Amino acid sequence: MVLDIDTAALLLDQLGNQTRLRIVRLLVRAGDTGCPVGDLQRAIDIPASTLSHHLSHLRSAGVVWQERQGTVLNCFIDFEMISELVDFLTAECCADMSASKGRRAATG
Amino acid sequence: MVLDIDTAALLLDQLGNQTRLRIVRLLVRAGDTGCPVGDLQRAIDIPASTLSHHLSHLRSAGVVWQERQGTVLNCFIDFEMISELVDFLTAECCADMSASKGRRAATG
DNA sequence: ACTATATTTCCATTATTCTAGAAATACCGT
DNA sequence: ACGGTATTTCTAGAATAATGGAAATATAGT
Repeated sequence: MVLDIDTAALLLDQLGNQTRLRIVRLLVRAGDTGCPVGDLQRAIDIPASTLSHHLSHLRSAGVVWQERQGTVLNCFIDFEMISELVDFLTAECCADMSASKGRRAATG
Repeated sequence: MVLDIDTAALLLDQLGNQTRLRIVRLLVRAGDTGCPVGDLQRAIDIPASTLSHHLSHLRSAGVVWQERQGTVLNCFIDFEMISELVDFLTAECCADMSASKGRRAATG
């Protein structure tokens, strides 16, 4: 499945913020283990409320989900979502290309 | 080459706007032929000045470049840039993964 | 119930981005 | 030089996003 353009724009917009992209990177590296909000906060060093807002954006964009584990809220990346964004960009970049224009058929 | 995180954030931010993403899509489809600003304007149906601002953003993000052809300004996508963004996202998503965690090694 | 830790929600402020009319600039043909 | 089309820059208002302190909520242990 490839995202429609508006969903892609929303996702790109959410990722297009230094703080949020850092969060995402940390979560990607945390993998299936996930990462507690508090750890993110210490790693990124921003106020809890600010972080919470960013996480909420990422959650509503569907790229992050959370699971409470006792007193701690564990955060996870939705790899599928990132992958779909890659698919969108790839489709935009290469699909029409190879058919009609022929530039950049293979990655240089 | 893979973008550094701040450059990636900048690029994602620029693409994360419905209007700009539409511009990008049109330019991708235009390929090496390019597309005049005026054609973009008619296709997207927004005021010229607004379009010009968006183009200027895309230009400074390095994803669009222009070439005057007589009275018309022709716009082109820098496919390399899109490709590098894809590489960034892929690296973020999969590189560390396959090594340490093992989820999503292959695209589902 | 009380305390401690974790996180969010509420709220207000500041900062950034979007939008677009009007004026300016660029190029071409005559 | 002038007139026409193409596009940008100037300018400013409106909309949206980011930020963070304080209060509220959630969970766990005692």
